[in-house]
Amino acid sequence: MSIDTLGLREQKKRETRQAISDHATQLFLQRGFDRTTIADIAGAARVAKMTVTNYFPRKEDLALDHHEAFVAGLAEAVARRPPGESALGAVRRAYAQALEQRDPVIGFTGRDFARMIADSPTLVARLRDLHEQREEALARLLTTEIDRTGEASDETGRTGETDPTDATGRSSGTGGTPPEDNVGGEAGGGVIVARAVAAQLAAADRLLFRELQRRTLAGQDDDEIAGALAETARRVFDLLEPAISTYAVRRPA
Amino acid sequence: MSIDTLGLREQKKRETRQAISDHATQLFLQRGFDRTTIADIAGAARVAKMTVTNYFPRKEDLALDHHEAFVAGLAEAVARRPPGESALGAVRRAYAQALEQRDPVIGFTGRDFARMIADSPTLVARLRDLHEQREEALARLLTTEIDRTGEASDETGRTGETDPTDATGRSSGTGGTPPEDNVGGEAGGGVIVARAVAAQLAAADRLLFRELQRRTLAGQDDDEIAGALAETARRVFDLLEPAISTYAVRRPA
DNA sequence: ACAGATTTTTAGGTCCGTCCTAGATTTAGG
DNA sequence: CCTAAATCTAGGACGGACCTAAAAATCTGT
Repeated sequence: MSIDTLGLREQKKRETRQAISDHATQLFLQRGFDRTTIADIAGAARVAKMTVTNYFPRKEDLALDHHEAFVAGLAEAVARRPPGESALGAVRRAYAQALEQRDPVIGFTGRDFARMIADSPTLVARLRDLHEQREEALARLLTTEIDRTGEASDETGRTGETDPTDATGRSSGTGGTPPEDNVGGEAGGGVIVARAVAAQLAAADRLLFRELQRRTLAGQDDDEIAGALAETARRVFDLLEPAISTYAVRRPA
Repeated sequence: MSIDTLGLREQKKRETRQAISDHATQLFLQRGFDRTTIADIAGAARVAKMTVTNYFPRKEDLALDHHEAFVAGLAEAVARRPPGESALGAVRRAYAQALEQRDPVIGFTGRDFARMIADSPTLVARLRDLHEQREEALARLLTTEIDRTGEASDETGRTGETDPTDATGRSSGTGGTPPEDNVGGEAGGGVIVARAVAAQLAAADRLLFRELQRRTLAGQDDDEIAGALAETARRVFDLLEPAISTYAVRRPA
C-alpha cells in the first residue's frame, strides 16, 4: 500500500495496460475497429487474450478509455461554478474553455480517431451510452442540490410541494439497481425539473459534440473548427437561456 | 404483384414471421432476453436458426419490432400540426393524446415488457438508438422546413444568412452514408437552430419515456401513470416554452 | 533470504450471435 | 407442367464474452 514507491507489481500492471492500449489504438487506426480482433491485439502486445479482456472487459473500452473523466465532466463543471453563476452559465463557460484547449472531451479527437468511431456501430453505441451517463451524472448533481440548498427557481414557481425524499440517481442504463429506489412512487415536483434541465443541457452537449465530430470528419483543422463551434455554441446556449438561465444559480457565499 | 390476393408466398411469409415473433416474445417474457437464444426461438417456432435471422437480422429486432413507427412518430406529429401551432405545441399535444390512448410508443408496454428491456443492456442500447433516430427524423423535418417555408422565428433573429444547400439528415448511427453530405462545411445558421430545437424536443421525449418506464417498473397501473405523467409533461414542456414556443409555427393557410 | 500467501497471467474450452455458402424446397407465371 | 425465382434449410466459420484450473510472478512476515 505504499504510495510513493508504488510497488513493482503495480508498476508492471500499468505498463502492461499501457502496452495493450497502445497496440490496440495503433491497430484500430490502421485497420479499423471491427476488422481488428482481440487476438490480434493480444498477439501484438505479446500477452494472452484473457489478459486483454482482463484489463478491458469490453472491446470498446480499448478505444474509448478514460471514460470516467468524460462521464463526470459535465456534472463537475456545474459543481464548480462560482457564486452567481447558473448551471447553464457553467456549462457554457466550460464549453468555451474546452474549445480553447482543444479538449478531446468535447470531440477534438483527430480525424482518424473520429473516423474509427464513426465507422463502427459498436463504438457509436458505446459513445451514446457514455453521453447518457454524462447526463445522468448531471441530473444526479442537480437533484441533490435541490435537497441541500432548497433549490427553487422562478420558472416553475410551485416547486414548494417538493417532498425531498429522493436524491439518488436513476438506475444506470446497463448496470442497474434491481431493488427499485423508493423514489419511484411520486417524485417531488422539483426532481423532474432538475432532470429536465439536465436533459436540456446534455442535449446541447451532445449536439455540439456531433457538430464538432462532423467537421472533424470533413477534414477541417482544429482552429477552423474551434472558431465555428464557438459561434454554434453561442446559438445553442442562447436558445436555452430564456428557459433555464435562472435555474440553479449558486447563491453568493 | 397482385394487391388484393396477396399471393400464397406472401401470406406464408407473414405467418412465419408472426409465428417467430410470437414465440420469441413469449420466451423473452418468460426467461428474459439474454437467457433466450436464437436457437430456442427457432426450435419453438419449428424453423431453422437461419430463418429467424433472415426475418430479424438482429436479435433485438425480435423484441423491439415495429420500430419504424416509433422512429417516425415524433417527426410526423410535428409534420401534421395545424396552422398556428408550433413544433413544441405539436409535440405537447401529441404526447397528451398518446397518454390518453395508453400508446405503447411513449412507454405503455406493460410491466413484464418493461422489465425485459431494463434487464437487458442490449435492449437498452437498442432503445437508445431508436430514440436517437427519432430525434434525427425530427431534425430532418425541421431542417427541410427551413428551405421550404423560409422558417425564421424571432428567437435567434439572424437566420437570414442561411444558405439552404442542405436538407439531408445526418448519417445514421449504424448504417451511415459514407460520403459525407456536402453540408458539413459550414451549415447555415438556421440549420443549427433547427437541430437544437429537435434536440430539446427529443430530450423531453426521452425524459418522459424514462419517467413512464420507471413508474411502470414500480408497478403503478396505467391510469395512475397517465395521471402523473400528464402533470410531469406539463412541467417539462412548460420549461421549454420560453425557449422555443415561437419556433416553426405553421403559418395560417 | 526464504516460504507461504496473494495476485496476475495463461491456456484451454464453452456459449452465443452474426455471417456465409450450397443445396433443397416451394411458389409464381407462362 | 415446367422453368425461374424466391425462400428455407443445414452446416460451419468467426469473433466476443465468459469460465475454470493451473502456472508464474510478486508481495509479506519471519
